[in-house]
Amino acid sequence: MEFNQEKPIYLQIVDWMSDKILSGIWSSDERIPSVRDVAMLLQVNPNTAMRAYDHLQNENIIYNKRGIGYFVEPEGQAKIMEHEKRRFLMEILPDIFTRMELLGISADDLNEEYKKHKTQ
Amino acid sequence: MEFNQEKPIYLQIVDWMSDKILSGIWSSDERIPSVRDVAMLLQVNPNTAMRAYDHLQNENIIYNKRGIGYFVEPEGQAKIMEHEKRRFLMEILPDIFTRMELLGISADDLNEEYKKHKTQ
Amino acid sequence: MEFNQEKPIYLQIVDWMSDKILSGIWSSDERIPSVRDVAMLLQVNPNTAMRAYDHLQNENIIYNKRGIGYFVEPEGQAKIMEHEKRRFLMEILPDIFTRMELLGISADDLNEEYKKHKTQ
Amino acid sequence: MEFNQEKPIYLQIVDWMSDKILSGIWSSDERIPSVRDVAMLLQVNPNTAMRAYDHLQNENIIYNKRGIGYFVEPEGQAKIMEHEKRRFLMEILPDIFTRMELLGISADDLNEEYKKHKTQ
DNA sequence: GTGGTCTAGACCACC
DNA sequence: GTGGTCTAGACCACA
Repeated sequence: MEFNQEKPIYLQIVDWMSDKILSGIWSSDERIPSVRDVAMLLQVNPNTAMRAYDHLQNENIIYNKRGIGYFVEPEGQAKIMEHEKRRFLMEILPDIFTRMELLGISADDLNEEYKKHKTQ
Repeated sequence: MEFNQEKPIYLQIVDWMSDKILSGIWSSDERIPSVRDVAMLLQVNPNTAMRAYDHLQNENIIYNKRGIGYFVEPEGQAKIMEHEKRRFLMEILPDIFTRMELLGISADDLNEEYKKHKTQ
Repeated sequence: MEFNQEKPIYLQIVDWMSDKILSGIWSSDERIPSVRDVAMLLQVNPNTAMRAYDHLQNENIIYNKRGIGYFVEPEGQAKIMEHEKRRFLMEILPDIFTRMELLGISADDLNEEYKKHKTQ
Repeated sequence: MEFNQEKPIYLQIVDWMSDKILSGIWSSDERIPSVRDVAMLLQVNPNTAMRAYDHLQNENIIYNKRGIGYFVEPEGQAKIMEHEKRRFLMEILPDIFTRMELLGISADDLNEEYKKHKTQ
């Protein structure tokens, strides 16, 4: 996995894990890979991986059984979905639209780009 | 002005200034407000404002006349426009689309949001 | 049985067993449930239950007859009682009192809470 | 400062800082000592001190101004007070009372101990 | 100067 | 085996 320079690695791991849960690869009450395994897989220090787990636990998306490992919270997927959806609609999209106007990109252009994206 | 927690303040100032130029409020070869004025207006440390000016100068969007002030490069607006447009289409949009799919947001939803945004 | 997140499970089992002995449910020289039974009852790993038994044996509160099971030491109840009483008065109460002062809880409040507790 | 063996150091630092705020030594919107200073003062690694700050920021008890330092949230003191008070009354006291009964300590004994504590 | 992130490596408690 | 904490030391971005 390649990491972006601008964003902390542990947050990129959070995103990566969120995607796993969101897409159902890791499902409710299922045990997810151990901190060490993720660290090895992504080639980062275990502490860094641990921070991602910490973060997700604080947001009640995963939980821990001591000595056993981490598990996806029953409502974890829904929680991420809702959270991300709201953020997308309320924060990201308005920015995008404002930017489109400044750059002279129309709704039609947008739709066309979307079609392109889908056929790729 | 309120600053986002995650993005460096000086980059948010860069964005704010870019908007001014892009929208024509600050036009070619026009003198823009002094570093100190911007710092006061936005309530930030002058060093922080200075960094924004530095950044824009490095990208050849503004230039400096010593002892007088900063000015918009003749092609500043076009430069931003082109640069931003490419970045928007190549980097930002694809991300947005991928995310939409993950969150179950359709093209129709997108268009509807756009209409909402325009009527606001 | 529900376990507290912060305290090791085996110590919570120790507390639970101590209560049994202290309240006389398990009395002197009486055979107590097997490690396996406790593990099943409390839904924990047998190793974890075993650790609790170990701990109590080290404190001479229970003893083991090989092949037969664990028993309460003749003076087990008294031993716990004395040990706990000293700890309670010397270590726990002072802490509680200091905290009460910081939180603005008076002796009267304390007594009232105690009455509430007893009537429950 | 001496640290307890059983509790993580960073949580003991959290307690120590909470006390400072609760007792008004650090008040609303006041800048608190830098992470490094606390680390030096308490003779711990800066990372460990940092964890305490992180924790308190997550609980909205302190906030950060980038490049400047950490400050006490306007409602920080009240927040700790309320949180701790509830925890004390709902979680800690009932335990204490149950234990008192098992140990044969009466309300009168309790009051007497409290008097002793106050005269010390 | 401030905080923030990351690595490397260690040690420990717990299951 | 699991996670959790801690240290030491480095580097960086930000104000």
